[in-house]
Amino acid sequence: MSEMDESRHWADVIAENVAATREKHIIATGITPSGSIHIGNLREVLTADGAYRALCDAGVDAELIYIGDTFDPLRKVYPFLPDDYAEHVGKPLYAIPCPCGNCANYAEHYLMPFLESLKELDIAPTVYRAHELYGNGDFVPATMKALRNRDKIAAILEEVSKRAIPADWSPFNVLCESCGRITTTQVTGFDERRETVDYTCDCGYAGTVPVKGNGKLTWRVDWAARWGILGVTIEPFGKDHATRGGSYDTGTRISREIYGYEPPYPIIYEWIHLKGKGAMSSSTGVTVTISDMLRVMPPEVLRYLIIKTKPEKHIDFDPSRIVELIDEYDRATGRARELSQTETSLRSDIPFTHIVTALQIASDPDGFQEVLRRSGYAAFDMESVQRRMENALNWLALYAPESVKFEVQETLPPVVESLTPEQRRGLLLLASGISDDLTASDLHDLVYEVSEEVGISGSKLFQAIYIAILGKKSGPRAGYFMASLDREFLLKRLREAGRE
RNA sequence: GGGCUCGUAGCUCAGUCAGGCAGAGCGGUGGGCUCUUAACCCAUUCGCCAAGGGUUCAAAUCCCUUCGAGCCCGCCA
Repeated sequence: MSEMDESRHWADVIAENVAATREKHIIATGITPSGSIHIGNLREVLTADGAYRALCDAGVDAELIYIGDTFDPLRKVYPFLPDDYAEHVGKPLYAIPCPCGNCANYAEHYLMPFLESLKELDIAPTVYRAHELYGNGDFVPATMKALRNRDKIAAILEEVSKRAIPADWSPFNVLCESCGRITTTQVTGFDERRETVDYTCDCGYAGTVPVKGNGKLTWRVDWAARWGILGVTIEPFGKDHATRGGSYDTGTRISREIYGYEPPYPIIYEWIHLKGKGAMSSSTGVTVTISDMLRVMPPEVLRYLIIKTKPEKHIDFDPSRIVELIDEYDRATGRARELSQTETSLRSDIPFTHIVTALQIASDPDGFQEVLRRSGYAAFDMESVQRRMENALNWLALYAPESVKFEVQETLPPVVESLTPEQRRGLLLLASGISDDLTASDLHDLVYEVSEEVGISGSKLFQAIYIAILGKKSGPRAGYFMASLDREFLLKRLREAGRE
């Protein structure tokens, strides 16, 4: 890459800031799988992956990890859930049945498609599930320490977050053996030697259970404990955690003062907004999932969308402008593009815009290839074209603005009535001038010649052509457009429209 | 109320940490053998750097104030 005063990519800046501080870096990400994991969530993972790759490129030993917060409770019956999920509110996500009935549990239902998408995006973190970490006993020492230091932690929380901590507060939430909820229990005591806790539950149950696997630390304590347990040195998180007195502030103090561990280097990132719909949120259902996006753009472009923007800038994402995004990616040469590559990244021989056009002319896959050939693309890599063709099809169906859509009319459109005699003469003349050996640009030239001959402006004749073929006044570049149509059809249509 | 981020060309944004002639891409415009119409190539245009003040030889950049936008502070990234 050329250096000079070319500005460095944010990921490289992070790598540089952090490289010398430790031998090895562990970059952590974590998402609660309480609903569809959307491209807003993807920003967390992709921000981490950007930093990870930058570190690797700088020759630093690094590892990317992802923790699925499967032990978190279901907070409420989200709008996308059936009403009978009310009975599961308060239970940990791994212990709730899957909404579709085909997955191991509720958490997996949302986690699996997400992890699949990560593969496509060429992000390969070590994956942990919180309930397994707790089940393995990995959190036991940290939990015992938290229970012993309950008062000290409570004081930190009160001081930093300015919240009043209730007298019966405990850093540990027990999973009730009777009702299966984790939000309704109170810790009443603990046994240091046996590593057990005593608890009561709102359901009326009371008991004693081993710390191991039977509950989890509350969020703010859990986060700090996790840093030390997994050796986290870098972590991106949303700005909600970054607010003064927020969980990063309390986590920092708890990590240093209770666990004796230096908190990770923070990467604070902004939200992704869906154009016209506001911030994305799994709980409200304003969501575009990652797999939704991968249907309309290649993975490397989705990476590019997020990686090109500095984490602290918010992204306005407009699905109707994906063509521009893909074009931008194709042209890009800088570090952002480099960091966006995936294993399966394919060079594109044909501009996406043209694929969108060709696709609307052709009626089937064979016809599509024929159209490409007719419009002058003799040799192209079918695999890359194939993939983009699928993207384009989905995009046209789901997000494309009306202005780029058109349909070659099977029969003569009624609007040809509006054509002037000169326009009609032009069309007839055009038809008689078209021979088999004309290329796309010859055709384009011909339009201008004809327009002069009949004494109308080029634009009038172009409009006549579009009206005759598409039934509307504008369309794709006329010469190339006409060249890509079946020649016989084109001639027949021009003559029909040119007739009285 | 407390706090965070952002405001630079018509659009999307670099550049601000470490002050040194305002940048890129897209769009627009003009060309590409008489050719504005969603491919492609070349060239080119575009600015009260949100506003006001301060520091400085020098400010988009540092400091203060104001305005505007978005957001966070009850486990939504």
